[in-house]
Amino acid sequence: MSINAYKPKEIKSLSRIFKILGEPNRLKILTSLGLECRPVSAIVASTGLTQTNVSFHLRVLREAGLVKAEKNGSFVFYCLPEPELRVIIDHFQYWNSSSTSTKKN
Amino acid sequence: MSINAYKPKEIKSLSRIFKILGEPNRLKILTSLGLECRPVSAIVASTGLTQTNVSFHLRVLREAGLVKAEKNGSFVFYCLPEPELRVIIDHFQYWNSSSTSTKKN
DNA sequence: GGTTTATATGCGTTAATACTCATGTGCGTA
DNA sequence: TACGCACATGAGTATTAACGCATATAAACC
Repeated sequence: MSINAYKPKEIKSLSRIFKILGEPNRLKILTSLGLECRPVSAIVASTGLTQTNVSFHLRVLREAGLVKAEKNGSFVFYCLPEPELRVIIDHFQYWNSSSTSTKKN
Repeated sequence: MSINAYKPKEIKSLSRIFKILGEPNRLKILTSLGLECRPVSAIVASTGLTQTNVSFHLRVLREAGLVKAEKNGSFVFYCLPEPELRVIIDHFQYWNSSSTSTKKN
């Protein structure tokens, strides 16, 4: 395994994504989504957050390209652009759940 | 691919890790480490951050179990506890670098 | 055209946190 | 014991960002 240093741009870009995922409600919203797009009201219902708050976070996710928005009449449907992100997050979660039990000092 | 919802505890625990990695200097410090432990002064030198700042971030990383500290005389050596975390971060970065070119609005 | 529904946004407040400066602690060495 | 080096930490400050409220926009329906 090679440990090669990250370039400043990579650090900046990658940390921006981690910061976005680091907000619990945002992660909740994102992980509640699949590839099938759902209207905001459904996200509000399933997360229990206020509409304002969901809209606020969806904007952040959208502007980062982490979710995709599709207008349909007066509805706006949100979903993951591609499954990859969710797969990686799942990997992270798997690592997290197994490493916490092996935690050292 | 199955999209199963995350439990509140998983969201909390996972977002905490993402938040930690979401700080650019912290990510910089973490990705500058390998499995071979290095003293704080070396981290300070390679990152260009102040000693106080590095210590501040190392504490956060250490308390989260993301880095391991080994005392040796008046030195404290820091390194990754296991290579897994770095591998996952690398996956993330790979996804990030390839998805930005394919970015949809 | 007016009303309801779905979502977005501007503003003000509050809480979290990254940072610096100064100082503390602990180990090694003269 | 006294001094120097490596690192940690407490206090204070400033920036950021999440949240709620009120309101705006925009589409659907009467």
